[in-house]
Amino acid sequence: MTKAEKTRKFIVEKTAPIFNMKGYAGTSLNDITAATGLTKGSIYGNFANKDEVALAAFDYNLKNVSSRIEAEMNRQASIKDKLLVYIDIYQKFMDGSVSEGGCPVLNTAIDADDTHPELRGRVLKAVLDWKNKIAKLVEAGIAKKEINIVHNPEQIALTIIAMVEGGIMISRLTAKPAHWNLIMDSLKKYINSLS
Amino acid sequence: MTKAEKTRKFIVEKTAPIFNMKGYAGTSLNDITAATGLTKGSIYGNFANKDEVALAAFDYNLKNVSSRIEAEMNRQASIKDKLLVYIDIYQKFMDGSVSEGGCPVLNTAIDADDTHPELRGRVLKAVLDWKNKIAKLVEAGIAKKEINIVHNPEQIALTIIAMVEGGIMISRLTAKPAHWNLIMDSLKKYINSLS
DNA sequence: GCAAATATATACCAATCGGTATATTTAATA
DNA sequence: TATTAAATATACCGATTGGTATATATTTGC
Repeated sequence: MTKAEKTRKFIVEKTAPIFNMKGYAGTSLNDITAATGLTKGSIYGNFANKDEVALAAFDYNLKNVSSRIEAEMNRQASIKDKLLVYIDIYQKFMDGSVSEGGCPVLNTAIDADDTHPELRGRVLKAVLDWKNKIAKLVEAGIAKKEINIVHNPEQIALTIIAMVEGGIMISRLTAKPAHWNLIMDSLKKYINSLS
Repeated sequence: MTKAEKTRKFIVEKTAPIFNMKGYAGTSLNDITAATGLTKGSIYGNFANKDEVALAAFDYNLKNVSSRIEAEMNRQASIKDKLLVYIDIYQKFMDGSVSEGGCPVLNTAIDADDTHPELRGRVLKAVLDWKNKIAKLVEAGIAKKEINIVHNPEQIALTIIAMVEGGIMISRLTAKPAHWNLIMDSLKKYINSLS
């Protein structure tokens, strides 16, 4: 890894939580230089513009979350236990221990949907990939007779994502873990009802 | 209504959708003057600063949504039908016919939760009020034996809000009404299962 | 219709915005 | 270690940011 690659990575790691918290418009180049201790020259020597930093930061935040989910899912045997992984993982990064500022998918979707087409495109892909991943899990569950065939995999996927993201919005806002737990209890019941 | 009150109202009406779409940091005073056709002098003659406009815009957006919900709820007799109102109403303002840019509660919660304490406080109150409103409906439903007593009103309230807001995030991002319909179908089943 | 009060427009402010040309330093290579 | 290439810092750019003092219209009450 060359020096510039290291610096690029360093910039992304330091700014990713800022973009996640403040959003694209809310994050200034001054924020970026302050967080990294670097100067504008150094930032613009490694990135063409602010957009590129924001896009790289989103990719970093997304990978951070999805790689943890994938790792945890691989530890689970049954389809249902794999689906239940979202509940535990998101709880962990709700408290800031994984991704400061909440879920990057939710944050960036709201931040960019009416303002930043390129960023919006990345989140869109992330959500569709996520939906497809869950839908395939459900299909596998149906094949294994773990999940009843009457269920629509896409609907289940969308419902799980909606409950997780809606739950994150509420519990980050109210700062009440109990709220998260109640919503996730409903999600657990929903997943368990799929048999 | 004095001239200044009219102007104040006019400014709020014209800027509310912009704040809802672009967020607090993303909305500039230039946006405000452009949307209203007024000058800075006129804006600052009616508001102390940008914060006051943003707060008034949120209040306006919120009232816009909640008054429509209340009106529609009053038309429904059963508790379940009242709960189902959220599905239809939010569908209407998903397409922009009610509130441009999506749900102001969701948008402002994500926009302000790490950046703007005062705005955050308003959304927090809005979510807690919403939660309490649903919880009381559920309690009334239990009293009327329309809803089974085993259910936790607060949990039901939080679950409904999470599904609605998560559903809005997804379907506004993917721009697929089918996604909204699938999630809302899950919500209908959930509400109907409360008996 | 006239005066006082109110509301809006003009012109400006310092600070910050994203971005760049160039100088200087640091790292890679021979 | 000397030379070259790459990376970072400095100093600057015009434009825009939120905000204000003051002048000019426009209402309002008499």
